[in-house]
Amino acid sequence: MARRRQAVTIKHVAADAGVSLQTVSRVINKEPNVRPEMKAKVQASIDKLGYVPSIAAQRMSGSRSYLILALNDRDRTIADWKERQGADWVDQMLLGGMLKCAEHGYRLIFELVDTHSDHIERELTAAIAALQPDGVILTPPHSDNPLITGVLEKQDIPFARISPGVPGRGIAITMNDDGAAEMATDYLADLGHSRIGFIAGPDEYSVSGWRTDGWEKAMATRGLDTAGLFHKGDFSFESGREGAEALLNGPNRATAIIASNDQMALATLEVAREKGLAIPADLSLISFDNTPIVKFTHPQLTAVDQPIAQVAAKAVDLIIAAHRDGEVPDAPVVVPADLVERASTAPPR
Amino acid sequence: MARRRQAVTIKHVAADAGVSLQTVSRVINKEPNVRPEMKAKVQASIDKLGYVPSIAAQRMSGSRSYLILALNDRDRTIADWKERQGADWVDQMLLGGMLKCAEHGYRLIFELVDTHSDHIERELTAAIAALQPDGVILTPPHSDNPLITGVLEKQDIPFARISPGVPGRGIAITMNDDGAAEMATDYLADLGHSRIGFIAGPDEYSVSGWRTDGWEKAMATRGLDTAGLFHKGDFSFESGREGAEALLNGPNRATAIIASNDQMALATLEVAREKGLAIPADLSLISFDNTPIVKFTHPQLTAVDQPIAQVAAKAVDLIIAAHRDGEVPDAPVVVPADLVERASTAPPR
DNA sequence: CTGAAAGCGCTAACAT
DNA sequence: ATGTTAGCGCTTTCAG
Repeated sequence: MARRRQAVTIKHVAADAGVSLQTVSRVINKEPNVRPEMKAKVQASIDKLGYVPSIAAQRMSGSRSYLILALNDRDRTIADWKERQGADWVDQMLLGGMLKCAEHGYRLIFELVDTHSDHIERELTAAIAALQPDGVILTPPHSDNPLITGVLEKQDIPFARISPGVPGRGIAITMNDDGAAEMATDYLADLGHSRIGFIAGPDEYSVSGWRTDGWEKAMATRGLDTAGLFHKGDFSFESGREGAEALLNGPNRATAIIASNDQMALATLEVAREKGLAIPADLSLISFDNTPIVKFTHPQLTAVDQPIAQVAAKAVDLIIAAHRDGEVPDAPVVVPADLVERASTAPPR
Repeated sequence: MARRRQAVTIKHVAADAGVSLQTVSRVINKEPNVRPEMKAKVQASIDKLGYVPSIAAQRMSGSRSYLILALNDRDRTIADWKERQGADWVDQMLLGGMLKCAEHGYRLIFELVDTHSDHIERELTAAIAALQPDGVILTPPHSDNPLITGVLEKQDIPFARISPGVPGRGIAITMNDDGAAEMATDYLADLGHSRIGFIAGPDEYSVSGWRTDGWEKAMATRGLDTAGLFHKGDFSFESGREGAEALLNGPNRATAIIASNDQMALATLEVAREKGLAIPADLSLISFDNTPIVKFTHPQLTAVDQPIAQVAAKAVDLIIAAHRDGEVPDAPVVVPADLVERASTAPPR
């Protein structure tokens, strides 16, 4: 393959504008100490020649690569893709992250890493060495993986932790999961439900605990009993079935259920149908993911909508700011979730 | 932000192994003319120090950036993401493309470009200048955009065209769309249908024409009349409704319909329900996308499954080969689609 | 405010 | 089979 050189480099621009390389560089990087007329002249040449800096060269000398790495859970993502059930989380991250990156002249590079792997540090170090990203976005469960955050801290790379479970360095961004669970519980209680069941996610994801907390708090505030209304699942369809079976068993069964993700909500739907329970007449159901499929169930599911795109965009903004002037918000940034009302909720019989 | 240097460079490895930089470079690049013992010594140092080459530096001197650009239709992808209906095509491309890239030590960079934009050449040139990718994957409708292929040809960058409509340079990869449409039509005819309708996609996507061709050929082969059985849509739900209305009108209505994508299939489902037609008893339906949602309709849809992941993987393989030794397959590479039988097809009444 | 020089990490071309 | 030299395109010193 032919050795490919940059078509138009900073040299061409400098020659065309009749200035030194430095001046061009200063204009590109929006540095001060350039007279407006110089700047205009250089900019004219840049536009004329269609010059675009090579990020490889920029990375070589300077400190910016204009690359942001988004790390997602490998097994989970691949499994979702392979089953062709979509990966809404990934889509929304790309939507929010890529577009925001583009605004800043950055690129988002999407990477999969295995959180359970014993060579996770090696994998991550390799990705960083190869790409030299200006920042990293961590999604659950990576947000709380000390092996990952450790590498990032040591290398002094700005990183955002989405829905982190424990305090720590890095930019924390949450979606107010406990508040959202509380809101969903309140919504059901306001409809008249008192037997509101909750199917939780696994401890590995810290959002699981928060969502549970929100439900518990709302129930406690209203003085509602939670006995026999809680089941811990693992986000899988099968565990959702088990949860639904447990909560819909006996005379004192739940009349409403909040499932911590879409798969477990779908499973609950299936179990309810098997038991001859009509939704929403006999059972109200709220999903904790507003993924595409909850609009294709019968009835369509009322769901907590997580603003993943906005979170990703926020993460990009904050990472770029952190990379530029080292400013990191001291408190977690909150991008609150919303409740989307559809047809799976109604007052109890 | 602190200026971040490579933690461990080729120099460290060379010093540690007691050889020259070049020898290390040769080992990294698997070049010949290195004695096994040297190679082993160098490799030991690489492993010991955890050395990983900087792709920025590799790009600066050599001809490889280890980056492959995947170009998708901007408006369409963003629209799908925003409606949270998923973007199965994108997911599958990432699945196949990323994993295959990883095997080769490459990275896939996902980009959105607007095919209708008048500054598309500028956009693309900028992306290429910034990233210097070793190859580009073009998806419809970009595969046939002469502005895009022109830039790539001129810059001598290997590129794959997925489902290209017209011959041209670059690596062509098809999914045998006409064969798949023929297969779907035959499947329905074998069930006993003779009034098999077809809702086509827009001309902008060349697959639309091929799928239509396949249907027409199958119908002709069996001597079946196609009058009143064809409608051209634009892949949108609304156009699918129009198509279904047209094909299900009158006494001589279609008893089976093939929709060229999932949205139009869903629309057909809705129209059928409105008309009181049971599926599959009164109407058989085949979707031309096996996206997640077709498994959540009632009944689940029989669908043509397009092997997008395999196509993307194949594209990566071929691009890397082309970049390495300039070898480009002279005939289009075919990765055939399959028919997934579900519950939306049955013999006519 | 602007320019000249040095060097980032790596590989191609040319020695040896 | 191995080492040496000269850049790639850009930014960071450091001089003017």
